[in-house]
Amino acid sequence: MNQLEPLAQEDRDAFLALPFRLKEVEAGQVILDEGSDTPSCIELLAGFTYRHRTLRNGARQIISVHIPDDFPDLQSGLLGTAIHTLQMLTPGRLALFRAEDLQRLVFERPAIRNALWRETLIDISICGEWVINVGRRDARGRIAHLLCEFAMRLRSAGLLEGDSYELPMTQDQIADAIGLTAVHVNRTLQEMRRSGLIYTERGIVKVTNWMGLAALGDFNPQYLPIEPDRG
Amino acid sequence: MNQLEPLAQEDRDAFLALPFRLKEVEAGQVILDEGSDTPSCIELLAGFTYRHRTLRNGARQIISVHIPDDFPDLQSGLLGTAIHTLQMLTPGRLALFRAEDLQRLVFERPAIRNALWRETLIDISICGEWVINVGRRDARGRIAHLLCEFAMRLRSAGLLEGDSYELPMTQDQIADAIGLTAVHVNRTLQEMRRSGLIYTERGIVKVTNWMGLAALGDFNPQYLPIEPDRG
DNA sequence: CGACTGATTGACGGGATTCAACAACCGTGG
DNA sequence: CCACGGTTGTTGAATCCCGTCAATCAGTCG
Repeated sequence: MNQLEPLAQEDRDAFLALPFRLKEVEAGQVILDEGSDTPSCIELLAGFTYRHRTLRNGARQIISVHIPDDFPDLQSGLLGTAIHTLQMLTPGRLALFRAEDLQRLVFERPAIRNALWRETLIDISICGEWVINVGRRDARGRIAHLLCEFAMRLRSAGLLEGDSYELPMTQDQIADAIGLTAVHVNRTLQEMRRSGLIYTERGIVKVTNWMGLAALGDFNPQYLPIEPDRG
Repeated sequence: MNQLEPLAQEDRDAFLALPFRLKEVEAGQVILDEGSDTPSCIELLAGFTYRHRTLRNGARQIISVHIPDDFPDLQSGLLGTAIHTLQMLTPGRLALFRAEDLQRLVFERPAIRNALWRETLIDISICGEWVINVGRRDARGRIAHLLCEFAMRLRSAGLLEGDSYELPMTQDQIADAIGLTAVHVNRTLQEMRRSGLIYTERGIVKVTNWMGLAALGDFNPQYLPIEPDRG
């Protein structure tokens, strides 16, 4: 969520005046490794990232997916150590801030503190929704909810036009995000296509029945504190 | 997590000088209803709470459990609306602060801001761990992980002595916390008792094999930024 | 064209759910 | 003191959603 937008010009300028390092990254590139120290805070300028962890039994769970303008990992940036792996879903561009600089800015500018804190609170909201998704919905519901959430977030970021968008995830990754296997995701997606809910083609998702998809996923966008409609 | 402890005396005093309302509450009492406005921030002084939501299909998912000294719902307190129901697990005592007072204090005292922000970040860590738990572990692993997490948090709060503690949850509630049914939780607990991992009796959980339990739950306490040992 | 990654399909097995009934425990009140 | 209703815990049988394994197909790229 780009919470910096509603800031006063002065605050925006102060933020943009921070020294940072630009970094172009490829798809699949690991940004932060689980357990590594993280002296810097990251803003995602372009592309998509995801945070995940692999258990000893080999199973992997994706904890969150980030879209442009998100801060994918304020947590480890401020706690000091990464507890998840942060990786690129697509090629992209990052801005790396030194944690101490950000700390100082946050100290000096309450508006920025509020914006970042708010961003953090939204992260919790989304994470809680993922717990619900993985814990209490069946395969169709989980996928439907994921697709709805992604659409909403993209829309609020101005990255969604019409009723289709690019979901840059393989079925393997979708499976790891919703706690299923790729095989079952595949079958479920087929079923949803047959039902006329969605249409997919090479990473492009087209929602052909919004009401039906939202109903299937029991989707209530209230947890995304975002202006109700803009598209 | 009581992150206020390491604060300077001056900051502690400022916090404690805030006007607040004390509230004694019974077990099962609803503190905050999903969708309601929340003008106040809550600190849990005694007892346990949990945050949960019920889906349209009737399934319920518990998103988090809170122990004394936690702020169970900074999120809705600061975002303005509750997206989950907050309810007492046991009888307890709450301190209700006006959100604006807390905001002001946070503005005036960077140390308190840091403490609360840190608390928020820990909440995210735990929430992410729950996603992993519910998404990628089998029944035994989920229960084991839940028990380990609870023990660690209680220990860091000074509420754990020896190898047993009170887990104030029914099997129904445990099931809703880890995305299973009460029936399956029951059978799995029996299996774990037979394996000699734990011993349970009326809400009291006694861990008889810490290593085994941690291994079963693939538990790595790193996500709880807590001093490694104190007991 | 081969090598690779990702999507698709089929057969089979298993962990978890469902439904139902029953037992154990609790505080309450006659 | 015991009957009582309500909650929680326990058990069994049948079912099903999803996982596993493995093979095949499709698209991309050097």
